[in-house]
Amino acid sequence: MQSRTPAGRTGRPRSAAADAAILAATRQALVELGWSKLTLGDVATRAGVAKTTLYRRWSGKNELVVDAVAELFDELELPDRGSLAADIEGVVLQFAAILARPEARSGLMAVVAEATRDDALRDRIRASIVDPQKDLVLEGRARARTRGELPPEPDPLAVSRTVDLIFDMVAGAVVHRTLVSAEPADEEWVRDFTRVLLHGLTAAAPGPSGG
Amino acid sequence: MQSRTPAGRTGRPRSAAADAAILAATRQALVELGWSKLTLGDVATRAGVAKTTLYRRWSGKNELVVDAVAELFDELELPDRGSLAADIEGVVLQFAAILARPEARSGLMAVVAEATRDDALRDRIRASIVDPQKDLVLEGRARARTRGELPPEPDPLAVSRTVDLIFDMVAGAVVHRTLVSAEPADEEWVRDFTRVLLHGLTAAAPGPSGG
DNA sequence: GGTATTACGCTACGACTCGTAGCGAAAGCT
DNA sequence: AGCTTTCGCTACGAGTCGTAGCGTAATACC
Repeated sequence: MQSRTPAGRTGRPRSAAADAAILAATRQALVELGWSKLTLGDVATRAGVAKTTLYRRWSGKNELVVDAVAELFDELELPDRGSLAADIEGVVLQFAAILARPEARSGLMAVVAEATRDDALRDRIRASIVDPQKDLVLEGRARARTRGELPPEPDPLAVSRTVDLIFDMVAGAVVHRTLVSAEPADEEWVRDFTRVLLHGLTAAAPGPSGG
Repeated sequence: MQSRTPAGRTGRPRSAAADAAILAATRQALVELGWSKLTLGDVATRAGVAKTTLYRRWSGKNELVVDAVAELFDELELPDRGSLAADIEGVVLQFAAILARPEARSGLMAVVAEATRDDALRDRIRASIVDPQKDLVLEGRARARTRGELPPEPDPLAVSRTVDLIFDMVAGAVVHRTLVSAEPADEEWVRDFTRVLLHGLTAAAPGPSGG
């Protein structure tokens, strides 16, 4: 957040309640109106603040929505479920549940689209949304290495490459399934996905409802 | 295209040249302005047509951009490169090359974002962009089955599920790599990706520059 | 308690885009 | 020819944008 009050600062501090109200109002407007019809004036009205207050804190619609959507991903966790497959299935289901919410669906893709022409916006997305997710990949990978479920990777550069690859494969597949194919990433899909991710397409598939 | 002249139709026919000019102008505007700053008035001026002509053919910005972007994916092909791995690497590189173009980057994600709240738009995207890509997956899969590279799948329902899964994994990973991570899906990345897709994470990784 | 400094709510503003209506002219079919 | 549809052009009300200006509220420092 850029609204943190600097240490040696005088004058009236910014209202933290207003920040929360604005972000909540933004999410509500995303649900009801979607990205394209969301206006900052409307968000201000919903939040009970003046439009000028909104412009004093965020430079525009893009930055505001990034912050509003980023909060949705704060709940992502990676509890230890005993095996790499179970860990992956658990976090993917969490991720899918977030993407199933309309405020995430309509907001996330839109800001990513805008970020293709705005480096500062892309950095903001990376810092507040992407990097925390990638940390989960690192954590899960380290845990699996401890369990001996993954082969050792000698080259440290290759480790970085692999983590990036896994991240793009996991997040990309869930996002594509949810937003492009518009099908639910339910438990059955997540099981199939995890099996392919761990063992590949060339491995034989188990029965259709094999538990 | 909805502008096809019906069979038994009288009067002045619609200019096919105008269609092409408008779609080309739309892509040019996407490159120079991006999605959010693209206006239909500007596109009309670039194309050398009246703004009203544009509104007579497309109901809005979303539909126009879908058609303009869809043409970019017409060039996708799946030449037989001898093995499933080579086929995948080839088509993924093609896909990545298209996504590297700015008119695809800024346009595609934006219309997908809009489609989360517009069923008709999602159907349009599916028909003109997604389904043709999925056909490539079907083709490559059938080819691999003929070669004996993939295990047989007895349940026909499971086949459909697997094709959908592969499609989401391939397209999702490339899109996420290109647009979210903002890193190039180059030959090295595609090699790593294909290896994981076919053999899974649990398989040992070859050397960093192993051919 | 007084004062400086900043945030806030409110109003108003010019600039821009939207999507549509209406008109006369052009281009094809029978 | 006559009919039908498209095209280019102009104009329009409605809505949003982002900012400026003002008086007031809330905090830090003396």
